[in-house]
Amino acid sequence: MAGKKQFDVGIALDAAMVQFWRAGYADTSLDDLSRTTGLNRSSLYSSFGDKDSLYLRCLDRYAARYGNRYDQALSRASEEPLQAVRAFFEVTLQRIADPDVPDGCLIAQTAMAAPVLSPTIAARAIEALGFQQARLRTALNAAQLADGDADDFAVHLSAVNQSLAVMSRTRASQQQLRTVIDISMSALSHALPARS
Amino acid sequence: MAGKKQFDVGIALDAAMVQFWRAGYADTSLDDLSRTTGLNRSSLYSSFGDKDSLYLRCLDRYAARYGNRYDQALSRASEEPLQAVRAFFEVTLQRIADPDVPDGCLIAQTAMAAPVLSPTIAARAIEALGFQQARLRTALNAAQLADGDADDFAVHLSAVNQSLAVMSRTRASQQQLRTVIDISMSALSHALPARS
DNA sequence: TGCATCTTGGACTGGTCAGTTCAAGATAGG
DNA sequence: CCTATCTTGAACTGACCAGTCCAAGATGCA
Repeated sequence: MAGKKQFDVGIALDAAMVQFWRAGYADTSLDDLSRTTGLNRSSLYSSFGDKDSLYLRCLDRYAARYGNRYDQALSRASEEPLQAVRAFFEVTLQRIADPDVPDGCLIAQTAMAAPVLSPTIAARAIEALGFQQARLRTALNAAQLADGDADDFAVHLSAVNQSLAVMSRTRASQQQLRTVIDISMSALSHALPARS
Repeated sequence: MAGKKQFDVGIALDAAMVQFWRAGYADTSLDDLSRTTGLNRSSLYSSFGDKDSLYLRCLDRYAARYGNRYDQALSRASEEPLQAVRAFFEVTLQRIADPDVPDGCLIAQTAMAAPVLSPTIAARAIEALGFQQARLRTALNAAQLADGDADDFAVHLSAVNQSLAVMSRTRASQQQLRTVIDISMSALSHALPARS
């Protein structure tokens, strides 16, 4: 049915995502997006709609990609809770160490800019942070953590995970990030029931 | 010596600081600053220089104001370390609860935007975060925490403090923020020497 | 081959941006 | 009261912004 798209939508979305992730919404112009994706403005608009719509697509793509990895890391929480939570943080550390993507976290960055973003985008970021807490809560419940403790640690650990995003933007060393994590891990190990 | 300034520099700086704090550097135009401070563009430029210079002034003002409060909270760390650290976090919680200033933290926000800010501004934010860690390190050393532990907790606690900035931007409840803090506090209490 | 349909490049629009300029007004010293 | 000096308001500049539009070209089907 007529002319085919001359580009891979997934690759273009990844490029746009990285651009938004590095520079934020306000400091990313359509010319920036056009340059980094290699697409013309017309192609961007016809394929993804306006800037807000494209940002939402990137946010969802980010949440899905890393959400899957977090889920996988936590999947063995019922057998090895400490190792599972450590694997959870390892997802973040690997993302920060990955030279192909920017430092920080697209969702944390979106949350920080919430007051000046469209309500739809802000709500999506808050929703994603809620998912992250739910993910941890489910895993900690499966790990036999007392109900209240599971809720509390889910909130604490997701907050600590976000703090890594801020710190990585200041070029904090991997060692410092591990220090932040280790202290929360030790608190968690005290709250877990003794291994049978 | 001729016409006097018709405004209070401190009040104007506070208004500019709040504006940058709420909306960030990129989403704050000179018209915004002119409106919130009540000053004309000419007055802004003649008194504070360009946008970057004004931002730096606001950043320093913010760091000094809350830095003093953090210092004061930690001042009795050698006698009552846990209460001192709790008072430290209380500074942040009170700031977040204050209806006269935005949620979040100007320094954390600046750090998140570092890649698209002037190197001078980015460096100042990183420096401020370093001061925060040093503040905690000194206090924890005074509290007889082992040397390595003091360093580690200084990094952890300052990171957790930044996580409150992110969470407060998502309208997290005061109770959630306290949960985040409490778990770090319990980890700290385990590391402190028994009270004599 | 011929045609209908989709993609693409580039020009264009109205608006906003940071920063400059300058004349008019206010002030204080003499 | 006069004048030199500073402050202030408003207009202006060139650049960049998001979003629109359309003609030219590519494609697949009959």
